Amino acid sequence: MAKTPQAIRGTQDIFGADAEAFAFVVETFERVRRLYRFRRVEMPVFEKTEVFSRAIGETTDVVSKEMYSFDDRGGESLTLRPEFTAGIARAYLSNGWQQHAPLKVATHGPLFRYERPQKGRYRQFHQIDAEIIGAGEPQADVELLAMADQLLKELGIEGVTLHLNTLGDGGSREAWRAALVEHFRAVKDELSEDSQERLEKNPLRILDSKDRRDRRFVADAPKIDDFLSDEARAFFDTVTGGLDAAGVKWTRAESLVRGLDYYRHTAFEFIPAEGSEAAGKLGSQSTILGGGRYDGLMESLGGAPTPAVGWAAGIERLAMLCEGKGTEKLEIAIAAENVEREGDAAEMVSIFRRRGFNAELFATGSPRKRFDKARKAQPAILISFDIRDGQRTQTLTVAGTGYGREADASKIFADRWTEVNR
RNA sequence: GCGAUCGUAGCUCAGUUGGUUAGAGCGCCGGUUUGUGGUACCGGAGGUCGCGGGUUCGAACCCCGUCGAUCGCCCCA
Repeated sequence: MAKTPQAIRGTQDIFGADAEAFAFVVETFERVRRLYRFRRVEMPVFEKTEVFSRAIGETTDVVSKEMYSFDDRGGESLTLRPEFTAGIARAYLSNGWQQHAPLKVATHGPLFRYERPQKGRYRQFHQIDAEIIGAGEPQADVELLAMADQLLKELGIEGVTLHLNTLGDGGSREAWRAALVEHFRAVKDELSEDSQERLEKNPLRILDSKDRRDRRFVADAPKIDDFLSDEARAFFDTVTGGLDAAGVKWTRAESLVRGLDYYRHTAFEFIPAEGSEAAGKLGSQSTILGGGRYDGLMESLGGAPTPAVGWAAGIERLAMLCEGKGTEKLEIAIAAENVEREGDAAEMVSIFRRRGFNAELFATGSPRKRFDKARKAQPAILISFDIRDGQRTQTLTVAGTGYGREADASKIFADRWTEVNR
């Protein structure tokens, strides 16, 4: 016997209730995205490596050690997309989508990151994504966040709060960064090993270190608010005011920074409240939706300065919070308890399906056990075809209670079989 | 990349200080029973105990390696 190959580490074969919850997330996203008039885009799954290395930043973990890169037959370095934003930005520039600005787009699909798999984290994972490109006004941030908030509500996800911060404009961010480096360099030897390295590569990240050795120095670290320009402050105030007006609850998270180089101004994450049911289901992967403004990104790809905001959310993580959703109850189960009635049963099931009912036929295996099999499928209505004492019989049993289409279903059945026995 | 735990039937698992032919429940297939009914019983298929090596008279069990899974660190969705 030939050996069955294994799936690639960190990939998933999603099936059953998990797959239904996954589809529920995507379908809900598609519906909400239309409400906000975001246009659907389909993007390549791979790009030239430089699209990501230039847009995301060479020093980030994503680029420096998590990309699936390979040379194609022409010797060009290509990379399986680790995120959507860089590819969308590239498409915006190379297709002249400036003519549509401000452009609201949404997409979803697989992303790839070479990481150690764990709960809520995979090497091939899936995101939903929304971007507003060519809009520099804070109202764009508000609209984008309102959509995210409504999406989570329509998914029925509870106990998740919007953590909001501003990184200021380019000048503010640099000044703050410099002050942070100075602050932490003074106590460098007392920081954790990880943070000593962060000091050089990404000092902002020290702020959300979990290490106790770092926490002491984080408390009195310089605050972004002290470095904000008047414009940056006004921008953030407009965003928060707009969220309040839109009824979106948020909380200020001064130490929230995003890992990628391109973020400016607004940065945000939706995170489950500590100790909540949602937090328990997610394990240590707490962020379910994150994003921000990336006004500098287009320039890094050689385009004109173009303001933009966007977010992405992990479908798997959202689906973990939507357990059991998306699975539809079986409406009609039809059992052929006698081989000679299989034709009638098959006809009945197709009638129901054409009338818009989901229906399943039980006409295989031992005829005596088909009724029990049908019942185990827990249908709202169970129809049985049989022959008893030489008489053909067909019965309709309402198995569940509170089934809204019971009358319709009964009528469809009665229209075909005017007598129960004949 | 680092750390911890774990790999036995399709699924969930048991398997004594190492000792005959590795078990159960569920599921699947067949039969009987019941006959407006989620019944009960009988039988069957299905495992080179993740893979490779070692220790031993003898390994599912002990040791090493490897692959995979899970959880955590890092980072992120």
